[in-house]
Amino acid sequence: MVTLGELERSVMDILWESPRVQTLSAYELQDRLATSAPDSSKKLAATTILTVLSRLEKKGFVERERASRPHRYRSAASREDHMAELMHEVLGGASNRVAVLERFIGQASSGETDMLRKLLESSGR
Amino acid sequence: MVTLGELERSVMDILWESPRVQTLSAYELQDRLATSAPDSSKKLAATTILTVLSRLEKKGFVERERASRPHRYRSAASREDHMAELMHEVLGGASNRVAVLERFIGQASSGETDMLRKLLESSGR
DNA sequence: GCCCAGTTCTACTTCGTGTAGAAATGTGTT
DNA sequence: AACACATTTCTACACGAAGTAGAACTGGGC
Repeated sequence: MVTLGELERSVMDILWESPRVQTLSAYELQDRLATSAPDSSKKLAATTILTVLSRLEKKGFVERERASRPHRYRSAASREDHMAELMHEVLGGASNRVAVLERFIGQASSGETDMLRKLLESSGR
Repeated sequence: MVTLGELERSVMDILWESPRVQTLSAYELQDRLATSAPDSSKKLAATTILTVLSRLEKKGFVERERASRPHRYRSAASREDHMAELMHEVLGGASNRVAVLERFIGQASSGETDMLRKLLESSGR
């Protein structure tokens, strides 16, 4: 399973919060990270951000616009899509999906099962 | 997210295949690993297995019976429970579960949505 | 053609995991 | 009780992923 480090995740969190149309440069990311960081205002080097963004691109998490000069980045998928994909990745790795889904529903809160029922209704037909 | 290495996963795969009542010793694990391995018959050292089992115990994936002399091990949860928990872990990390579930169902195969509908029926009331 | 913002390369550190020998420990036998 | 040996725990090292950033390189504007 493709997994993210701590800094990688922080970067993705920021990209996921931004509407995908509004791309960000490494320098903007750098500032936002400094702001949102717990131990605030310890600015990371720009090259650090660049390195992380390259790795994230290689992993398929971000896309980059090489056209604009400070390259601009956006998340490849929305956070929700990503999470849903992750769930499917887990489910897909099971030989007996029914059993897993059974447990999944068993462990779910009533709020969640309600959501599921509604969503299945509207999707079904 | 707690994650497993390759060997750790192989060990868990064997433990998950065994009924939880039938515990296994490190030596049995050692043999089964040698058998089931792709590059078969390269037996790992017993201490290697012991180390891995300790780490898995610390991570909460296995339980050990210290009473019997060669300690005996079993998975803490079934593979299905574990997978369902994983899915909930992902889902729980979302601020907008509905959106994630929406995508999840959108990406699901019709077989999967069928299962879900049936399971929700029987569970609901 | 030169300069510099911006990007890529290279490198070092830390941490998790695979791997196993050395050291410690528990227990049945004499 | 002391021993021998099976078993477990400690210690250690290699390796790859990720955090971090300086050095080297590059693409455009002047």
